[in-house]
Amino acid sequence: MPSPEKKAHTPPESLDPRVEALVNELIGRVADKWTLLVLEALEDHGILRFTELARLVSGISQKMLTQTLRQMERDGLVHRTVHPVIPPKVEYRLTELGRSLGEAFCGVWQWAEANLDRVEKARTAFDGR
Amino acid sequence: MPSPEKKAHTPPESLDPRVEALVNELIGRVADKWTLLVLEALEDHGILRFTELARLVSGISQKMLTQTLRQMERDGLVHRTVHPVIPPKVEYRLTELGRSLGEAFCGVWQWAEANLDRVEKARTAFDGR
DNA sequence: GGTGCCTTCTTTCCTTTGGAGAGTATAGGG
DNA sequence: CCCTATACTCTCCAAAGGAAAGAAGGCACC
Repeated sequence: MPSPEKKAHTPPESLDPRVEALVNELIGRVADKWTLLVLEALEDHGILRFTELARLVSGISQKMLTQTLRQMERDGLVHRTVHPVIPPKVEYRLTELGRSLGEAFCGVWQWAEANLDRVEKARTAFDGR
Repeated sequence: MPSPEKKAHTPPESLDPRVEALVNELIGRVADKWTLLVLEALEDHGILRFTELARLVSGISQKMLTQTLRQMERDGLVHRTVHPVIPPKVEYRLTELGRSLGEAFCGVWQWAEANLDRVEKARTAFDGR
């Protein structure tokens, strides 16, 4: 890891290798399968409890859901509200930052919907060789 | 992969669950750390050879680079050109589909650049509790 | 002829990550 | 007194991923 020095402002192209490395690290963390699916679920439903999330994000294990939510909370993407009652009740919702990330990913979901058949055809053609 | 769930229910406000499942699967495959970084490298540099990609995508192992490129080629995102010379020369470039995916991810990169400091501040605040 | 080189994978071995399922704490209901 | 419901937490095992050596095969050098 390079030491985080402060340096001059860089144009939007961002040729600064340190910024690029940080962006790559952030991309690597945010472009996680489970993070995306949790983000999608919270975007669609607003406020969700732990078990509701576990049901919506089909295939996720409890361990990964906990871990993903902790990470997203640490990154400031989700807000966690604990109601001190028995049985425990915890609610998750996106922060403003999380919602903005969801909007940024909007184009990717649209791409996936629009190009599903093209990807499937490419796979069939590739496998048939 | 777990067995695909069948639901006869068709909510009017959302898509066909089969389409949604396929989109989720595609998202899960495309939203891979290495896929994104390879996509970024090819977007920025156009045509790249194997070793050039390995150098640009810092941290990737040869196995993962090969695997990621095969997968992207299978999905129709990358075109692979083999020049039958010695020593071997293989060039990789994005297909039109790959470029369109890169454009779809453009918003995510902009988000990452724009919100780097916000994420870092959120992490510091979270860790300092 | 033999040796080593060059490049793009491929294979082997080992560490890390992720999944399945049981365990934990707590209070109210039966 | 035990069962249930909830949000984790822990343990064990399988799968994914990283490091490094090997394969292939014409070519230059000795």
